Amino acid sequence: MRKKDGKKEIAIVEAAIQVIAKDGYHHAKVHKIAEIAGIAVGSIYSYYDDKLNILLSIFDNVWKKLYTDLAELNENPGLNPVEKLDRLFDLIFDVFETNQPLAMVFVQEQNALVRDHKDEFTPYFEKYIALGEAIVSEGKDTGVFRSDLNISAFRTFYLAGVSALLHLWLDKPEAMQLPEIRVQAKQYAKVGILNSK
Amino acid sequence: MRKKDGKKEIAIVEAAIQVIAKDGYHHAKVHKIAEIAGIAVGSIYSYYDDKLNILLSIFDNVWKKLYTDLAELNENPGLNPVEKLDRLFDLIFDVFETNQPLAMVFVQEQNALVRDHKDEFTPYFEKYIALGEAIVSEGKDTGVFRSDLNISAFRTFYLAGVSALLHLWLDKPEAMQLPEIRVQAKQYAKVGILNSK
Amino acid sequence: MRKKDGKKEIAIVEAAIQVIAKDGYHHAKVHKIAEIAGIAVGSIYSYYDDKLNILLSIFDNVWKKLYTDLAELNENPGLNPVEKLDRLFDLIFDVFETNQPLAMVFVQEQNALVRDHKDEFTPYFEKYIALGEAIVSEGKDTGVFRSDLNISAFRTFYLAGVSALLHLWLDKPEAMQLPEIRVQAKQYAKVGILNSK
Amino acid sequence: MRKKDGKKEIAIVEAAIQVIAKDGYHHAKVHKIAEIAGIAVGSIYSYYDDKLNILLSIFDNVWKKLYTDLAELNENPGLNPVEKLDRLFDLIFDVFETNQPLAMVFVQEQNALVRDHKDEFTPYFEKYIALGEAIVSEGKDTGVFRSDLNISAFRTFYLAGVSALLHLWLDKPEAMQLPEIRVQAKQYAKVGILNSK
DNA sequence: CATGAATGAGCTTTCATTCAT
DNA sequence: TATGAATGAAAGCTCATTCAT
Repeated sequence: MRKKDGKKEIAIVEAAIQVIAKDGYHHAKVHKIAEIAGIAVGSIYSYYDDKLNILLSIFDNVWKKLYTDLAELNENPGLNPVEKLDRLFDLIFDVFETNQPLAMVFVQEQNALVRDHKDEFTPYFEKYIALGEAIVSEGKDTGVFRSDLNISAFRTFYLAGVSALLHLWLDKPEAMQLPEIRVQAKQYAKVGILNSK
Repeated sequence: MRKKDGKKEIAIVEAAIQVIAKDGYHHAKVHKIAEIAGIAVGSIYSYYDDKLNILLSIFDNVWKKLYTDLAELNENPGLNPVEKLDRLFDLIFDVFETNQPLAMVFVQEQNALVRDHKDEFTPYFEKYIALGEAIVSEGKDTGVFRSDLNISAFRTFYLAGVSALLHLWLDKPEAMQLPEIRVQAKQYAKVGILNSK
Repeated sequence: MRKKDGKKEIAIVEAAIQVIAKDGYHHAKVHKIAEIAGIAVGSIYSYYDDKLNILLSIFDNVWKKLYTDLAELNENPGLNPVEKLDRLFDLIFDVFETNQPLAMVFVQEQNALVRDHKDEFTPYFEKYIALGEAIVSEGKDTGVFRSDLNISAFRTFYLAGVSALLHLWLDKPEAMQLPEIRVQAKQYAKVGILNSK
Repeated sequence: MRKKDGKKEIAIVEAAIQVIAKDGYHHAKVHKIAEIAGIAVGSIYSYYDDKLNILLSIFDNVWKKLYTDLAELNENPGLNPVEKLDRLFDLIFDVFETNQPLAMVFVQEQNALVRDHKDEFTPYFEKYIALGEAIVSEGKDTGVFRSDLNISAFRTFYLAGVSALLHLWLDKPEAMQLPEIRVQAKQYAKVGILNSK
């Protein structure tokens, strides 16, 4: 039972993001989430089946938004694959730039969650991956991207890289500005690190 | 009396790697580790202070080897920065290629472990990072790498990328060969994905 | 929701007194305490931090009562030091006369508990001692008690003596009546055992 | 199997006294005893059946000596009951004056040990009690002691009192000299605390 | 729907004792 | 006899979940 939209649901998810960001999912206590959400423990179970489903819901929200935005972007006929890839990176940074705790949860919990609960994980993730790979594929087909590019490996590599950069930024936000990181990430993808001159 | 050779200690670590790779650290039961190691639970505690220290020890072994090998490689005067970076990637793949469960543990647990036990984490990790950054820095100084390269961001990005590729491979070893993945990863780093022609 | 009245807390302490009286603190199992209290193990931990704190709480209750009663008695201007000392003995016997298991715990566990957890031990104990010594001191000052009386040694001696008599009584309640023991104890203190005639 | 007289046995017992005095019997670790005794853990079990029997042996030694000395003293026809009682007190203080850790063990562990292992406790204890009571009884018969004296209560009271004084002394040896304590204890017994003049 | 007291399965760790050498 | 590595039963405590109110 995953309900949506109510004030309480949102309060629970937001509280959960805070607590999980700080303590990690396994150490996150349901009591603490309830306390921060300003409700009783028992009430959480009126909105979510269990602790796990709160986390699944967080990732559902994130991937749903990422997928929706990417789909919309992809509809834009005026963009070539390189520009699309550029925007794809931006979309990710945009989502997390204004919500650091959410970024932390995303970065820390996705792997284990997919490992342990593949079947329950949000379908938007798969859809997002497919769409992303389609964009890259289009780039290969039109000759913008290298013909020997392994699409699956590529998206894995860059998604993890971006995630790690987010993590780096979260760890010491003052050490490196996010705009700077965006630029770097995009360059890695496109031209690598060799000096072209 | 029975003498302590290193046999038990190794058996424990290997059993732990198996169990943690499969279930994740938090779900890994000490009893199960003991059972697989073929010893009694209590024996584990004469080799390791607690469950946590087994995991820390695993990472200590890995980073110690990675650091040592990288240091040796770095001593080789016949290698330029690009070649060193190439070998650096190889070293990582080499370590995990023959030990998939270890790779799994590495990929799945490092983040949370560093987050929760920064102070107890192996010092070889920091030394490895420093050495890796030094190599990249050398490449910048000699003009082989782009002058606007952010070293810290770069190593974060690529380490995570490689780790994710390992994960991808572990998930479906038959879908993509490791040699293929190596080539891709190295190319990402050097020339990006754009078609140079 | 079910409201916390004091019922459970009392049930836990009473069960603990029974079990500890019988098995001693170290052999007292938390499960057994819970079972006798008629609740689940976990419930104990919402009333007490741990097993130790149950014991500390028992002594807090006892010394709080002993101190409060002694303080009240001491306020009575109509009593001289000898009478006060007499009543002081009575207060102790009164507390334990109706609660043999409590007496057992008191007699058996106080020493080790103070040794191992001096800092957490109830402050009422110190206050009680101070007040008791004040009464004896008053007796010395007014010339009723011997002038060479070492107050600290005296209260140590007699407190232990009374405690031991309680123990003797608990061991074989039928062998010696408590009233008889009271009389003896008081006489020891005042006139010793020599035949005054 | 309780053996005697060998160097190792003595080393074990002495080590045990130290450790138990410091940590209490339940927290005393057999490994630590072995370490201090300068032997291997396993060797302890060649001399004592188990940890419990080491403690029982300590008390056997103590009560055997106390009983033997008291018996010898009692044989002396030149002593009247008051003098015998005086010497009885001295014997106790003498044993512990030169061995504080032993005093600590005596004071802290006797009660619980008798409670939990009455049947295995040294027979010298009972014999000692009987002899002590005989001396007091003699005093009653000859009219030196009060005729209404309850012998059993008396010895319980004073033994505990003396034990507690030892404890007080052990806690802060510098605060009160043992000779001073001896005098006080003897006076309590004989003339109480009232000012006779 | 909301509450929060109550539940109890399940886990890590300890340490007296054993026994192969 | 001596050794000390190995054993494994046993117990305190946690915390997600339930359900009486």
